[in-house]
Amino acid sequence: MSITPSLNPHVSTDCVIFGFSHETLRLLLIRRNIPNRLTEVNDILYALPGDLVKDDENLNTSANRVLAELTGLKGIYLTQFQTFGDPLRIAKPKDRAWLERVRQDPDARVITVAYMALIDSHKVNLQPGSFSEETAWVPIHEVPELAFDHNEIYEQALAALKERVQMQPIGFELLPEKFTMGQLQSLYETILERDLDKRNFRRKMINSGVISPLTEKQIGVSNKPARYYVYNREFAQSNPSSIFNLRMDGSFTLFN
Amino acid sequence: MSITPSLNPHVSTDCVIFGFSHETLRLLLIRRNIPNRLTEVNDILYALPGDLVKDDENLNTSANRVLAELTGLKGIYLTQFQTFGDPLRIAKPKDRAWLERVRQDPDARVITVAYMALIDSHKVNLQPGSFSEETAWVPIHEVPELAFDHNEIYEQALAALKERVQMQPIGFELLPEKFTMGQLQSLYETILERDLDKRNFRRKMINSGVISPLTEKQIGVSNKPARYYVYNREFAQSNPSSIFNLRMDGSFTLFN
DNA sequence: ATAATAAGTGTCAAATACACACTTAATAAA
DNA sequence: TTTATTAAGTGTGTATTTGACACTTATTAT
Repeated sequence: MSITPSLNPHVSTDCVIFGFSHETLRLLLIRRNIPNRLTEVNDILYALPGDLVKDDENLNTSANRVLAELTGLKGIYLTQFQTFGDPLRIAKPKDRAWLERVRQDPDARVITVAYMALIDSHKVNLQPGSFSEETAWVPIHEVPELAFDHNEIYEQALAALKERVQMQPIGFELLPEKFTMGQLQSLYETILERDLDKRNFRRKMINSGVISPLTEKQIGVSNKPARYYVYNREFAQSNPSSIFNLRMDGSFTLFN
Repeated sequence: MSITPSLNPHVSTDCVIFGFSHETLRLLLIRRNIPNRLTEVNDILYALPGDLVKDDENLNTSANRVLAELTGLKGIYLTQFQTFGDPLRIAKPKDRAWLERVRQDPDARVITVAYMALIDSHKVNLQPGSFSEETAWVPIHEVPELAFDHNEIYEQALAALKERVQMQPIGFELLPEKFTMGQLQSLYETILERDLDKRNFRRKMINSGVISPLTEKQIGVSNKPARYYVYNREFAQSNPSSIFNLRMDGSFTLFN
């Protein structure tokens, strides 16, 4: 009788998936057309990808499943950052229509464990089929009204990203394997919403040891070709994250 | 028929409550005597305080309720830090006995949203009545085997505390209104598990502006009496947390 | 050939971090 | 009442890190 017998109707995971392309930080959203009984025109509703958690499934597994179904990718950077459980978070009328299409028990209260994913958006083959709806990379400054409390979730994710990128070497997850110093700096400037000094930035990045230069350089650009670098994932993981403090706000550290 | 009709059987909050007394970081645990059918002796099981979330209740509200029922205190520092949802997290036989006493639906899978509370343990009037079981402040290095996955939750909380205490001025939440520089340093040394230089520590704390000296000093101590300080809660909250970077591990900051 | 573009490079001054030891004020013990 | 004990309180010098700053280089486009 039930379509999704192994889904826990009270717990979901949602993924805030960040990508970086064309010098812009982007969000991967899904779009649904919701029939509006009043206007007889479809409402278009955007939302974060997510799903109910299966009864035998870990939270991390669930988030990874959502991510893999959507992008076809596995093993990408994915981290839990906050759980949202306002009793009214899915109670708006517009959202009800969505839920009625998608959920077996649309009245159930659902708390959602939110994850942040960082992904090289060039790797993604969007697979609209699996969610049978459209997906889109939306620049973070053009994020529309989202379903449920997803705007709040996204904002919290962005804040968390801004914090974490200064503490841990995770920015690289948003770039291709090989990247230039210019791309890296542009990424940081975008996330932090401030300009950084080119020479100081290079010095810090190189000295930190988390990236290594290649001999390979850009070809076909109409300016001095930039050297490519790679992220030393092993190095970063085998060293205390403390060696990589990317704060840049005039703060000072405490203690000897 | 049901005893607790408004409880969501699938979502709970658990509180890792830290206190600091006698130079020791402590955890507030609850203790239950669980009848063991085999030995006919009661098993003693410790656990983190927690409860199922009510259907009309926010997660934060729920955690605050647990905290207030246990300690009688309101308005104390309480922050969500991670959600735990392993499908088997409450499946151990010992834990089943507990659940059967406490839960209407002991078979339900429960995910738990874990909170970290920092509290001046001297303020607490333990109220064993409300949970109708005992509570105890346990030194963190003497934490026994806990129910469910509570050992893991506690360890994650401690790790989170260690991180956050270096980023945000939250250590003060563990101290009385008035405290000495020695107490503060001892607190930090305990949390960070390393010795700190007295002079550098004082300088940093004073310069940060988050504490203010009083004219009042200790009385009745058999050594030079220490000056008392107070935490400038308003100052700390009205300034970007970035001014208060307490890292102390030889890291360096990135960028201008 | 010239223009346009982004890459790449070094130094100095200011701020911060870190290491380090003696004096002081109180009580306790002799 | 002298002496011992204990923790508080205080300053400086060196090394490291930060932050500000401008010109040259390599490539393609015109």
